[in-house]
Amino acid sequence: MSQYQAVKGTKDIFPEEVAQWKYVEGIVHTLASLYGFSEIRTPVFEYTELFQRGIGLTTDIVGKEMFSFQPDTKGRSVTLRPEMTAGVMRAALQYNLFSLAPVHKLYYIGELFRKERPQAGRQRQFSQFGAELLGVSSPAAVAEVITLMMQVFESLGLKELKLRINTLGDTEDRVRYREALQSYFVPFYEILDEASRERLEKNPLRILDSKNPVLQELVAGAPRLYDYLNDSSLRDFEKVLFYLAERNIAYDIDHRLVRGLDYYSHTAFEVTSSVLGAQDAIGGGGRYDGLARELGSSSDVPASGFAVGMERLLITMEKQGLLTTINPLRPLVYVVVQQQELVDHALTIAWRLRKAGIRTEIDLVARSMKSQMREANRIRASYALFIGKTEYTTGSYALKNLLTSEQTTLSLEDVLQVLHQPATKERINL
RNA sequence: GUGAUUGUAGCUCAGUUGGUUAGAGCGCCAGGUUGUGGCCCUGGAGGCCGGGGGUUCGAGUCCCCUCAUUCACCCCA
Repeated sequence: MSQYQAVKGTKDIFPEEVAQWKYVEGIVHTLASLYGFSEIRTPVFEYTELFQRGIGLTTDIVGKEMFSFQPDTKGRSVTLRPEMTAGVMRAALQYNLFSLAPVHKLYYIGELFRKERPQAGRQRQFSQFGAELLGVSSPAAVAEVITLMMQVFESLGLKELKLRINTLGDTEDRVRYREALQSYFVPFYEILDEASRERLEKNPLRILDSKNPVLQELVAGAPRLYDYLNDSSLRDFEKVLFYLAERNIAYDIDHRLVRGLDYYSHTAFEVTSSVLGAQDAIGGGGRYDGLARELGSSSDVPASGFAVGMERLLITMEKQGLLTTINPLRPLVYVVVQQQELVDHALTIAWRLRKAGIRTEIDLVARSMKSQMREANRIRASYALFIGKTEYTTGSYALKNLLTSEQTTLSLEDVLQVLHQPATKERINL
């Protein structure tokens, strides 16, 4: 075991896996732009207050999961971003995007950091892609982001995902519901676990989220937010459901879906994967009309968005056998040197092939010809090009098709021509 | 932060009630063809058995501590 290993909760992504990441990212870029979203890249760290304000002081993320530090001895505390939305909203407000146009549609792919104990599907550094639809307050907007998210899943071929959806109502609804919940739970104070007792004061909605089996019965009997919604909140939610039905997006209404971030209002949703284990949320999001005000905006900037965990997405794809067909690019031709004194000539040939746009590999550690051929086979090159005395003097090179074992002697120009034929470009995997 | 789990070769793992120079498969390197891969055969390199301390004549095996891993809780992607 080497002395140094990657920091707890982080991992290295090696070339084979990078090919898978690029594939998924490609789909995200394509579909996001199909839906009219443009990419934004914000800094990986922000002033700590941004997250405290934006995500909420009562959340676990802000309470105990942030990587915070001070870049300068007397400087302000900064924090590695634990989520994306606050940073995107900050950027939009800072540059006053809404003076240019009332609506902005932004998407992102980026790394996030949360100081949690790692486990299956959870790391301290992880990646999300997501989209934010800023400046519209409507069921159509939420439906828009949900639809985009679901189309990404569909395009990737994911199966057995479950979309759960709920409404949290507007601020007034929640104030009334909050009171109702508190008066329901207070008589059972003795039964509640420590975490729930704390939430009773700060954020009673979160008690509904508890997985504590002891509380299940109690939670099941709690009043439903749904019964406290005013007419316009109800109509809003029903409209969202209508859009989903219209687009053949299956969903389950889950009245207990609350989600951990304080800024949600009205629609909240979450997608889970049945193959993931304990951390089964693959994506989620909702509407957060109050966030901009929370960040000091003088005008309302209603918004909707979603975020999807890249690692969990890839784990799900892996388990569903959706990654086996994605392979990194293999070299097309392997230049084999037959006498060591011809190495320099071979390097020149390799360079010429590469200049001509042909993926070329060549041995750099003076290995035997047998080894070079084994290497060519190992990395699945399609062709071997032999550089020997005969070739050097005649200018004709032996080109061997490694799949069919056919070998022909050609001038370098003819070699280039053969290698440029599209039909010969990819070797079929054996 | 809490609980449990596992640390032996690059990888996956053996290693008997503590007993000589710690093994296998795969991978890697070389050779079997002095100019030709895959399959096969032969050989080789590579381990302070996670680290520290203790018990013992003797520890990979037992005890303690520590570090790390994994899974779960909490919560989330």
